[in-house]
Amino acid sequence: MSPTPQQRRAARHRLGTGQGDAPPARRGPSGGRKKPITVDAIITAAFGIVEAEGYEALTMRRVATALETGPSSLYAHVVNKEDLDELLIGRLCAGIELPEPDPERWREQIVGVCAQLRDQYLRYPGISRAAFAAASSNLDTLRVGEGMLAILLAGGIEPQAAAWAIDSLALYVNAYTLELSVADTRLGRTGGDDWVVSREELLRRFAALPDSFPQSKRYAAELTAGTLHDRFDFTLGLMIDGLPRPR
Amino acid sequence: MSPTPQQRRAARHRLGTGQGDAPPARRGPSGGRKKPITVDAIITAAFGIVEAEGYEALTMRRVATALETGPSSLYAHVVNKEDLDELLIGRLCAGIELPEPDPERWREQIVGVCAQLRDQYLRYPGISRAAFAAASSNLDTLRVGEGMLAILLAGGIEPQAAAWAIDSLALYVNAYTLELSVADTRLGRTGGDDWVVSREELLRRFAALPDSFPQSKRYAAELTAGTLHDRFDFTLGLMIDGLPRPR
DNA sequence: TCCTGAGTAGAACGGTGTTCGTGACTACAG
DNA sequence: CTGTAGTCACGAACACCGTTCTACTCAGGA
Repeated sequence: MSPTPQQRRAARHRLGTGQGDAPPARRGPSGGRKKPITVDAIITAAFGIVEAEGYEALTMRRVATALETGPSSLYAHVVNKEDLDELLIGRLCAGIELPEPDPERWREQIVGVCAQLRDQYLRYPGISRAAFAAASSNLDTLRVGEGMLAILLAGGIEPQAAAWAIDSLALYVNAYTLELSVADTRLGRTGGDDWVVSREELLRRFAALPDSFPQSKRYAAELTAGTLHDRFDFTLGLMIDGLPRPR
Repeated sequence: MSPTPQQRRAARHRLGTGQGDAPPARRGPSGGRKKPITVDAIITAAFGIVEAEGYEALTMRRVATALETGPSSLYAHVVNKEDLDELLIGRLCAGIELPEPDPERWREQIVGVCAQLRDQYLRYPGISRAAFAAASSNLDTLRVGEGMLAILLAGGIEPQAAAWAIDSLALYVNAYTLELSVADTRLGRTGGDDWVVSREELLRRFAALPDSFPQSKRYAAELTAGTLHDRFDFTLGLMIDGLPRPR
């Protein structure tokens, strides 16, 4: 009996086996008919949809039609939409490259991992919403946690501080990318350089603020400043440079 | 002609008038019939639902039945569900108390505001999801931004750093409360002290991890440590203590 | 040859946000 | 007092969502 999706998901959460579960014989590609549906095909199709149209457009029905089938067919391979979300961020985390910890370069290494996460999240806009729900349960997400922990420990950070820091860092990356994504989808999906005009518009709005907002009006330039990921780098620097190192 | 909800929302986003828009005569309470539906009544009912059953349960239909009417009746006062979300976090932010900036106590003041935000978000579990979408557009949210900015400036923080910092702080508070909320709803809503048993369960899971997770297994205690809001305080401290002060 | 059982779908259920058209009601002009 | 205009409330309906029930196909074992 090949495992039901429920069993597969339970196994994924058991956190015991490190990847067992040999692909169960896959009955027959059966020569003709159509392509058989696999979990991998579902995930790939889902990623395609999210990359093209954003996470909002990711519905069971859209995935099904992308696979030229009905919605119910997916439920033989996936427990839930929540389960699909988990699989998505699992595969996303699986693609993160974790460097060998180098005590001399721990700072740039940890920033590099965070930037990888950020770029992956932004590549699939809105998917951070799924990441919030699936965080810290999947094995693949734990792998990047392990990698980040190893980097900080190699850098001589106190274990307790390191443990809490990787949590905060991951949380911030999620939140940052989520905010960016919803801001993007908010004002139409005109990609490209329209964030510049958006900045001028922002400045105009700040200038039009009532007088009960003196600081915001005065420092409107600072509030709207920052190209691309300046804010991101700033906050990461704040969190990293403050970490206590007993040595 | 009394303003349509669309106009009202547009005015809310215009950021010009500082609260104008005198309550437009409110035709007649009309003595009898039933209670007339107002935007305020809608918001209050919505808060009640979220507080009792979480943000997931907040549907137009639920609000409507709470007001003893049909769903379509709400759309005379509210543009959207998105609009309702915005109104909710608007009122929530309006309830935040902003202290008079004191250069001697800027640190505890900024932490206090963040803690207020955190507690409000946690009081209405899941509402941070709405906050992510509505951030930085509403006038009430800008008010707390202004207050935080004033505190940091009074503390002698560089304007650019202060501007970016309030953004990061607000973002982190949102993310932290959102994660806590989804974690709560994840394992049934048994309130109270079941997070203790959850911690032992977590330790057991970490112990059962494969050997490719040496650091996570070794520092499982640190990873699962922290009572209540220790993690929150830790991260806030990281972000605040690292702020550059030219003086 | 039949039988079994996993994988595939079609149809349907209950739920969501939102819109349309109708009706009741109030306030005001004649 | 009557007619009219305009606002508001509401039932019904639409399109879509996640999910389940059920029948059906069809390769492999007996």
